[in-house]
Amino acid sequence: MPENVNFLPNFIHNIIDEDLKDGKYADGIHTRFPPEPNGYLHIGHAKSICINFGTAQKYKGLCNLRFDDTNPTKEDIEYVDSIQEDVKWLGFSWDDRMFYASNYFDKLYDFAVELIKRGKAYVCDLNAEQIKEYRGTLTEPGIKSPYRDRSVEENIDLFGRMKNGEFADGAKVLRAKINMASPNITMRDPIIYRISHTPHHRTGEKWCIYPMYDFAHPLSDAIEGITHSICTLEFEEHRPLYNWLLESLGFDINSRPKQIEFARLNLTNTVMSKRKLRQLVEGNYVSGWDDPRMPTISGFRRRGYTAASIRDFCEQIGVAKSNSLVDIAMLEHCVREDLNKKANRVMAVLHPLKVVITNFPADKREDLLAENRPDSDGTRYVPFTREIYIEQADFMENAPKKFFRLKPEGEVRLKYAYIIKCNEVIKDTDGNVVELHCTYDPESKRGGATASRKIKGTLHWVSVKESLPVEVRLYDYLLKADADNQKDFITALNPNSLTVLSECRIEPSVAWVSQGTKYQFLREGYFCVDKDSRKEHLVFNRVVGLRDSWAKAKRK
RNA sequence: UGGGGUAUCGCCAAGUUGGUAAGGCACGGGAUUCUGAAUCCCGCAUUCGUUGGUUCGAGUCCAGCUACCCCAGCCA
Repeated sequence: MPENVNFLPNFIHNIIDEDLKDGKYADGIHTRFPPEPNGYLHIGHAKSICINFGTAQKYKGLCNLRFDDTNPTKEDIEYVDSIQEDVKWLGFSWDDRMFYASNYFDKLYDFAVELIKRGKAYVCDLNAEQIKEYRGTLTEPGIKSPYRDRSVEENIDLFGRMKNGEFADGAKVLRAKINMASPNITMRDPIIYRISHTPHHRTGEKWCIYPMYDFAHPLSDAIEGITHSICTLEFEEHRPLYNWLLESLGFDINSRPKQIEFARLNLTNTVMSKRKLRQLVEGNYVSGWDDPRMPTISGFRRRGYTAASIRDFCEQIGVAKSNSLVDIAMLEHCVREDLNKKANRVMAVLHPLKVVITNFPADKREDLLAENRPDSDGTRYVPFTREIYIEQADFMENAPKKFFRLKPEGEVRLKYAYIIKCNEVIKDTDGNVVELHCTYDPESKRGGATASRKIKGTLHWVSVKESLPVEVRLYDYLLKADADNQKDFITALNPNSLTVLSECRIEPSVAWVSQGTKYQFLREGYFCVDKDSRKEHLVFNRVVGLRDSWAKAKRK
């Protein structure tokens, strides 16, 4: 588990504090993260994971991982692996407490029988359409099912026969007997078991009836001794049912789980629903669930986000009940902050412009000492030669006053190296600048006689001869605007969300990097070695750019 | 005259029993800098959806409005 997390106050912790003060939950706080294995986890799940595991951690309690696998028609084993990987990667551990709702199918069946015995559940023969009709509407009460008053014996018999596969899918359901006139529609005799002759990824052919979420969830929580069942806002009106079930089955009000709801995460420029994410993958708008532009945990991981930065983000945004839309700049700030501390610096030129140092010997190579990070003592050598590349954007022929990079007759410092002066601009027949001829001040290297000359600009560079070719992938938001609520978000996709630069050059120290390694490319941003990267073909993803006050100044 | 929620700075979000509006992001200004990065200062709600009321005093209590979100799957 990640240590030294600073927990900001939130209403859930306030509730727990009150509970503790009242002497409840003396055995400790116990939460659970209950994903349905029907898709990949995204940043919204990360928030839930951090709340659940984080709350347990704060109160020195426990958090279980529980797969909510009560609907075999939608779920698949493929997802249970990725979910475990993602939770682990985020830095949390469920120890030996990984469960499945399907582990409890026998117990759940017994609970259902018990409910029938207590006169609180009945088998209903109405078909789906009829049940819908009988349910009433938002403004009109429902009508009681004609099967509502079957005897306990008949209900037990029928429910057993449902289990034994005597009926077709949809022929019968088991319903809780609550109140068809309740203004809360979930209390109008909700279905708690349905028939589905679908094999389950864990229980195989054993069952042909499956419990509904509303039935399985509170009871699974109770079985596991969960004290605080934290979920999202849309389950708020299910809470009376959650409590009704626990009460009807006799669970002690002082120790049984309490459901608490919080607002799910929304991010600007981001789609968050599983359906839409699936659409992006299946429509080949992205390369897969782990495409670095995807808001999935695997996407962020591949992009180069750190687990610590995502955890920090989840803490910073807070937990509340109001629907909100968090600016993605907040997330970007969190990665920058983390990577600034952790990432070694390296020089790479994304859009190369050749510079010839005319007074530097053609066959000479000088290895210059460079620190890996501003505050570390780790160093490396960077080769300097007569021909180097600088960034095209670092030279301007007709530069404004505030442009303190290279311009004709201007001087600039090369990071870790010398001060150079631009003497000549070489252009092609179309007038494009293709090469610069400069001279260097041999005494201007660090420690040299003229090293402390006041030069405003410092550029990153790379040796033409000694640098390595590298492919760099730049990412922009998948969505141009906040289109999560648009009916057809596909039309809002950003056509420029991916830019592949195949002509980049990088200093040779990086030759043997392994997948997932993160660097700061000096003055450019944070970059991460992609899984496509090979020794003979390096590939980096840009995690996020550096803050750029020059770009801001230019806009004005 | 269905029910359940939520409304505090551009975006998140603290505000315990009423005592006179935290913090982060973003933004603006300055210092510093061999990354126009980082760092460091400074600024950024006389006001808490709205209208009234109670009170010496209300974001916090009361009443009425308004806006937005969720609910009529044999999904979770």
